[in-house]
Amino acid sequence: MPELPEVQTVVSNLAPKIKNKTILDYREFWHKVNYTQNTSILKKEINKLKIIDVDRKGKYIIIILKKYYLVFHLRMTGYLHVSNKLPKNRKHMRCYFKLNDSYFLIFEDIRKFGGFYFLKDLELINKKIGIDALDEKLTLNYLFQKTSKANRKIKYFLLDQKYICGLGNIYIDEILWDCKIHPEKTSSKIKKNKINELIYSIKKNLNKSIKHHGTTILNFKFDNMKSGNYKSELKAYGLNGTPCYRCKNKIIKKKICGRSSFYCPSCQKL
DNA sequence: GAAAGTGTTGAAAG
DNA sequence: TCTTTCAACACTTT
Repeated sequence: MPELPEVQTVVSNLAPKIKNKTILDYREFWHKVNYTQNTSILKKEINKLKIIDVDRKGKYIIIILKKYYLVFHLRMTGYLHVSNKLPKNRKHMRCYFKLNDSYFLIFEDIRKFGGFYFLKDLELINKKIGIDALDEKLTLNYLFQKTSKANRKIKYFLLDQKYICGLGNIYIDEILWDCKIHPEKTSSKIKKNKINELIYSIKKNLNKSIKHHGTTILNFKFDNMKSGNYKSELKAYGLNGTPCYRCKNKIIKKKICGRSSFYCPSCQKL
């Protein structure tokens, strides 16, 4: 269940395999997989769908076609990959694109939350989400202006993709542990210099995880069973009851913002 | 076996 | 308008 580093891992894996390929056919096995519900247009335009490049914004995978965009979101259990044969177990296969070199771009998804948008431009995506967590446009001035106005727990603020996009439950816990901010601290009460530390922790944690091909807690994989190994680097998430790496007090688990949250009550004070 | 949990998002409710 | 909860779904853990 991927956040920014996992999505980046998928994009890096995908790009060299599908760049400059042409889409020959599309098959759908779950009617909600195309969020835009314009499969008839997609099929009509199928001979125009040459793949130019693959990019990412937040957790969205952007496949740039000659005249269109295919924008995938993996949600919790999506698995987008390329193979020369279809999976043996097709129970969770939601759709595939047949490519001109006899390979398939396959989308599998256990929980059926994931899918794609078939779009003429990226307006719909861009108005939904804010600045990518690794974009250099994520500056102290931008973020402090937003945090100082929002009257909500910092964890909620960071989960909301309209401010910064790409962060999810795991990395938020890791980032907040790293810069010693309590997840329930009201965002408007965090001082400017602390927001600066927050930005530094965001970049540090995400870049480090990308080097490890992301984190696999349950079933994230990016290429034929390969999974990320950042899990061994985690300092807070899933570590309730174990001593904090900094102060040796116990990490606790608490439901915050409706999500399991892990933090050190001694390092991260309210 | 039944109930609660899982890394996301957006619609609905407060 | 802004913040929080819950439903979408299938599988694993308690």
